[in-house]
Amino acid sequence: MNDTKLIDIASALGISVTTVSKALKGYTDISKATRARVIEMAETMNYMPNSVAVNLRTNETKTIGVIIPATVHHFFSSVLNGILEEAEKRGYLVIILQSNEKYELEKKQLALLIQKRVDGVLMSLSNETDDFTHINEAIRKNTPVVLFDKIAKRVDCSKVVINDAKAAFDAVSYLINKGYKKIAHFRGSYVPQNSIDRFLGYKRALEAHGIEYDSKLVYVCDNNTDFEDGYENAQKIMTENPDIDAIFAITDLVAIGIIKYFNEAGIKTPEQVAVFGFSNWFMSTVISPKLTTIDQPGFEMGHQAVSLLIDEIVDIKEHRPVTHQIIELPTRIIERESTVK
Amino acid sequence: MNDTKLIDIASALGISVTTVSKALKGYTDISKATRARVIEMAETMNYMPNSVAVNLRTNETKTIGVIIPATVHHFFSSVLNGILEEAEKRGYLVIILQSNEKYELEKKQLALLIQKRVDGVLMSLSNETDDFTHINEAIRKNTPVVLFDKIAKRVDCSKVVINDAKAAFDAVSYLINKGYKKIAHFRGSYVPQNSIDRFLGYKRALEAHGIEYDSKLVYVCDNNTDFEDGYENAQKIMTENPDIDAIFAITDLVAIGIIKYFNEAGIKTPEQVAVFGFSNWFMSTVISPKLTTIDQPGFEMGHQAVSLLIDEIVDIKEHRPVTHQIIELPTRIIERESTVK
DNA sequence: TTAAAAATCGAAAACGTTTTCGAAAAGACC
DNA sequence: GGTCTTTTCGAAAACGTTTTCGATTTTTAA
Repeated sequence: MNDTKLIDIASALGISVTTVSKALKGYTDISKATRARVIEMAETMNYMPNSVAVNLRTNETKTIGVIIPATVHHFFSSVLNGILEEAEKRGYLVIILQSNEKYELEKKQLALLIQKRVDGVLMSLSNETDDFTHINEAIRKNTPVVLFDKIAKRVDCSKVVINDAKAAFDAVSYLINKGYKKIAHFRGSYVPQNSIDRFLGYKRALEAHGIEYDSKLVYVCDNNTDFEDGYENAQKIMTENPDIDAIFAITDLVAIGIIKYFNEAGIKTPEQVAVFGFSNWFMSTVISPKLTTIDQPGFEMGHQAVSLLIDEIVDIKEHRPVTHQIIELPTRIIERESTVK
Repeated sequence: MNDTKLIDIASALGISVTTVSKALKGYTDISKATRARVIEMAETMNYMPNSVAVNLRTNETKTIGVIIPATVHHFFSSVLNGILEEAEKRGYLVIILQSNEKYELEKKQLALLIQKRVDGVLMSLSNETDDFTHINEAIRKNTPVVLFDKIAKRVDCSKVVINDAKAAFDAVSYLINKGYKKIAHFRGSYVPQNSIDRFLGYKRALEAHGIEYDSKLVYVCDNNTDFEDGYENAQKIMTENPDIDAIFAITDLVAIGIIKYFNEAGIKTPEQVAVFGFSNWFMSTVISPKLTTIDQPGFEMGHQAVSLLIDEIVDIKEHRPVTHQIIELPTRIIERESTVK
């Protein structure tokens, strides 16, 4: 009910709040004897410092904000786990916000976090975001920002990413080396960097192996909440380009939509058409055939992002020069049934 | 860089901070004229109140804490979405913590949230939790708590739940009515209320339909991170009790493990053994055959829980008597392929 | 013109800490 | 015993608001 405060301990002991505060914080100008008395009294009175008062005085909240573009399903769930674990380890709390892929909301939420005095923010950009002044503004105001996964190359801050272009290149090269010749790509929408990069990786892999790029073989799947998009485009491509023998999908979700349709339409995977996903979501082992995909280390990404952010927070606090790092996490191909005949 | 504060506006205008504060907050004892000047100056100086100072003065943080037992995968992901959406709508921020099904961690995290002065906390209990003094303590200290999904009946607070026993009863009754006769149950561990209730619903449904309960037909699946548990127990039951014709699983995850094994072992679902899940996770439509399950409205649960909590927070603030409510959300059977021959 | 009422503002306390700086007490040394 | 150093403590300011209450000015009423 009534929290005990420093002054309660002080008056119970007949000393000043200053002494109590110092004793609790281990200042050396308090005698062993009184320190012991203070600590004991704090224990018995069940003292817990009022964080808000501490925050005001010290000008730090030990809290970081996280802005995620999409629902916490799938990939972001892993990232969030990594974030929560590392933040807890380093003594920070985490405030989560979802921008639902809306630029305006993302902007508003970032402002809100700054107003709430979070010590730093982690963000993955919305699909709409192509103006970055809100982020630069935050950094200018001394609130460090670390971008992860869906980043903007033009913003000067630390980032943790995978090499989407390389991962896509590897995936498509794998398919080519397996003997697939007419490989389609189900890409994402046009703004997000990783959608662009994966497409570029696809294109370069074709060119690197002497296969001519055909824009008619790329379909856009910009709905990332269910697998309908993959399903419908699979149906479409099989009427428009029935002679393809593989599809490289931008996400596992899209890939699953494809396989769903193939299973229902009696199209054999991978015999007639192979399918390659991206992210290694949990459900990629649930579908039959199990999905070949790219492992995207979400948990590790969350870990690293928090680590980078907190390092920067303390650098700023101690007036050290901040250095921005870009961490590129390795991906690897997980070969399963959907591409091996 | 340097945030503008009340005093900056005040000295720019040659008035006192009191007047500035009042003008911005719409106090009526400030003239229209000065109020307009203040508001304009606040705009041009880009004033944003320091939340920490406000928190200290007003003794509220407009923040709620959420403790979730498991990783944010699957069901809790939906709940979290509901929580975030409703909290944002009502102007509250959300701090997320994961107890990883550990009682000690849950206890520590609750204490941390209280120390951070959150206005209230939402929690779903860990599997280990069978002592509730930490929760009662929080409530006694005037931090309202509302429990959701994994609750404790003995704690006096608002709750939002589904009727696990009834849902399980309905599920098993459905199977019986479909003509299944020897129905096994893959249950969860022994402590959590919903594990107990689902088991009870299973048992009562059998008895209500004149089928003798056989404890040999219930298997324990207490690993809820992957589907290995369901897989292995499916293997086991088919050697120990090969004549069963249906399994009611405590979660979709377990059910998927079962179906995985059946698919690999050539056991036809539902022809030889039907499978019934629980929760209606996303992947229940990914597996083949698609899983019959109970729809558990996670998003709605998050919504209601936040609503209840914030109502209680304002009741406490305005010194109204608080009334605890228990909201029971409806569930329904989602019939898919795994139970219809 | 004057007294009363209304409108407008500001000083100061408060929220609960942390930290600087000076003062008092104790110990060391001759 | 007197001086100097070290140890131990506390007063007070500060963090940036909100809000009470009184003071001053302006308006109204007679």
